[in-house]
Amino acid sequence: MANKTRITIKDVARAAGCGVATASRVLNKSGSASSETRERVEQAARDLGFAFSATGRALQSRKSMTVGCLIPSLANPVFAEAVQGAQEELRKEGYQLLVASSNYDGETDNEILTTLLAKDVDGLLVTMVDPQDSLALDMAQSRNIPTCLMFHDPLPGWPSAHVSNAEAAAEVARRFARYGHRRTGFLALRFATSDRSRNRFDGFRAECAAQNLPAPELIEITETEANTPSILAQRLCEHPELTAIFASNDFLAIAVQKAANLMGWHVPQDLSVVGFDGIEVGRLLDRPLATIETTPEAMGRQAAQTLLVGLQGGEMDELTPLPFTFRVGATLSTPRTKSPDDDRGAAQSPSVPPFTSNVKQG
Amino acid sequence: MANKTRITIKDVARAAGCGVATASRVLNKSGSASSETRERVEQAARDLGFAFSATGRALQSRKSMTVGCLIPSLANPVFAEAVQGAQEELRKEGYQLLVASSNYDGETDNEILTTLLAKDVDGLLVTMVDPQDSLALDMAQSRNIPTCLMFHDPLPGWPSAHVSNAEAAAEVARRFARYGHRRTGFLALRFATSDRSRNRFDGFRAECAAQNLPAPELIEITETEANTPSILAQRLCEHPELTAIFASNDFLAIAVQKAANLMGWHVPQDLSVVGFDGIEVGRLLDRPLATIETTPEAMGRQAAQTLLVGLQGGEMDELTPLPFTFRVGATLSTPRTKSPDDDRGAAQSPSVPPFTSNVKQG
DNA sequence: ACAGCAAATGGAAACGTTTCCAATTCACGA
DNA sequence: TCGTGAATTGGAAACGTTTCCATTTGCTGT
Repeated sequence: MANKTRITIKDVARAAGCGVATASRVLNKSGSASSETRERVEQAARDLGFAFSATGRALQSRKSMTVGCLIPSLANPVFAEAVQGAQEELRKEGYQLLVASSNYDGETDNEILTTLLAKDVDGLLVTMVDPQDSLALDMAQSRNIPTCLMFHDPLPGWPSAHVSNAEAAAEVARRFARYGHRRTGFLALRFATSDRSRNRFDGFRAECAAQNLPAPELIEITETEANTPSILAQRLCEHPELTAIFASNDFLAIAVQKAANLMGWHVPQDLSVVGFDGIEVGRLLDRPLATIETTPEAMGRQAAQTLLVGLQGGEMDELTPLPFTFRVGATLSTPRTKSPDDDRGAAQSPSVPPFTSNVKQG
Repeated sequence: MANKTRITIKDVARAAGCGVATASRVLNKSGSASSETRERVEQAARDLGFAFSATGRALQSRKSMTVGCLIPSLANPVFAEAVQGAQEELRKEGYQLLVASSNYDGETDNEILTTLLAKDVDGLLVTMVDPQDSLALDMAQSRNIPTCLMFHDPLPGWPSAHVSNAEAAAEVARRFARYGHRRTGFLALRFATSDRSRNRFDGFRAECAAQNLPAPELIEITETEANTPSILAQRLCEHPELTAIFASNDFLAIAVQKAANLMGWHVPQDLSVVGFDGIEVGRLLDRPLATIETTPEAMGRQAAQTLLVGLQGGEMDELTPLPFTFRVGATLSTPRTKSPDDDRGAAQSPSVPPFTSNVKQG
């Protein structure tokens, strides 16, 4: 019934009564060919429904027109959006994206990279646990495969499309200080496997110091704790002195709100909360989340554009950090004064304009 | 500096002092080889840092160990999660995913499929605008490339991992009826390019009829309208008689809530709202969204598993629809009585247990 | 000591391209 | 009429594998 065998350029050549070289030239519009041969070949190709085999091409040209993309998980919209942006950008230039996710596991990261390299990808877009110490990534480098990181702060050797995690975190510290908070906490998930989270903490801590605040409390929690408000509430209770919490991502910040509700604490009067990423959801909450707003899709695009430069043989420069915005939500206010005053209205925000980072090199 | 040329099996063979055939056999543990040759080859491979070229392999074996995945957009978490699930499942069996998104454009769908086919993918996972009328998809079929749809209701010729859109929509109609709603609306985005949306409407309308409700009002809106609460509010005002709205996805349902708020309508007293998909966000809202809860990741997994059967030469049977759950949120209640009674408390829900579909073939 | 058989081995073809290069044809000016 | 250069053409090699097949080697049992 169905024609099971692939139609190759040989079939086209035979049908057109010419050599494969000629057929190839015609179909690629590369070399010269008489208009009649051209016509015959094109006709034959059409009749047979011929389509090039990218594999054969890749083998001969040593270009797969494929870019490998490694990320922690597509279930996190931040990464999914970045991939979406990158994919759109790359498709314009004819590249396809080979996507794989590691589930935040460093070993899997390397396995995946190895596989991608074996697949002869022309370039790599990477967010991983430990890019600084990955044999597979080194291998890519030694094979001269253009590689661009995403989300990571700049690392020697690779360009990275990113937001300056430390600067953004510092902005949060400044906001806290301006509102009069002193005892603050940093809530982290997967601290060990996320340099982003670590860099945010470092930037936050440094700026707390600069603002003469006490060092922030680092609260590391597990996935389970994050997903169970009652347990998270317990963890928070261990730090009754804190008046403001900076969560290393928005989901965590939302979890904090839920936990706080559970304990009857009012956000932001009893506890201010700020997130990171700026996912759309945060806006939709009845109490919109204050957060650092980033643009993952733009990040993906930027990474892809740089990579394209590399793919065309150009030099890939280090990237300017992307701008971020502090989204003023309703979860950050002045801390409740020591003497409880339940009758006062909602804490009034001092008038502070939203802050956008200058787009300057970090 | 860096070794620029690829290390091939020939290099290994030369280093080990044997023929490439032998090297291939050793490295693949296929044929027989004396233990010393084996040792020499393995040593050489290690020393040289040899890795197979998947391209060479693909060409010779006519298996690319690659699956093409076409979806509307990764920016929609529903699709992103499905891809994530599929990717994990396929990786277990050594397959990689070539991912591309069409931005809900039918023409792009076909272009992408054509490219994927040229890349010699071994299988296809597809969600597209119009699978019933796609030359590229027919081409895949005629080339005997195993293909599994995702999200689409069953279509002759292809298995599809899906939730029965009509049944789920019917459940919404029953809920509305049970609460005493009569004039209902169905809010659709991209109705023309989404058979899923159309099937939901059909199922909804059919069950409304079965429940002796007037036919639901179909309200189609554009992306812009959806994203601008004030405009959406205007559109809703055109239908003051409606007491309940079924939105074809959760984002739309949330948008309706915002628009309602803007007009001073109370949800659910003034307007009940039910969504579709069950994205996590809906739960986090202060007024949790009533919705049909689906499991996109499981859908992706199921699609991948079926595809794997096909890839191993098996017959891909039509798939059992995945179960869905009606999530009882806080956006569905009895309609406000005709005489406004602003003092009554929040409308009480009649006690209705959450409904889970029987997992039966639709 | 020899037939017979299994194990070990490597050459070569094939997969579908592109491209180098040599050969052929053609037109044009001298 | 002939030489010259340009246009056209196709054979063949190369890309990195796997696998068929034939050859060589080493044992076994008699």
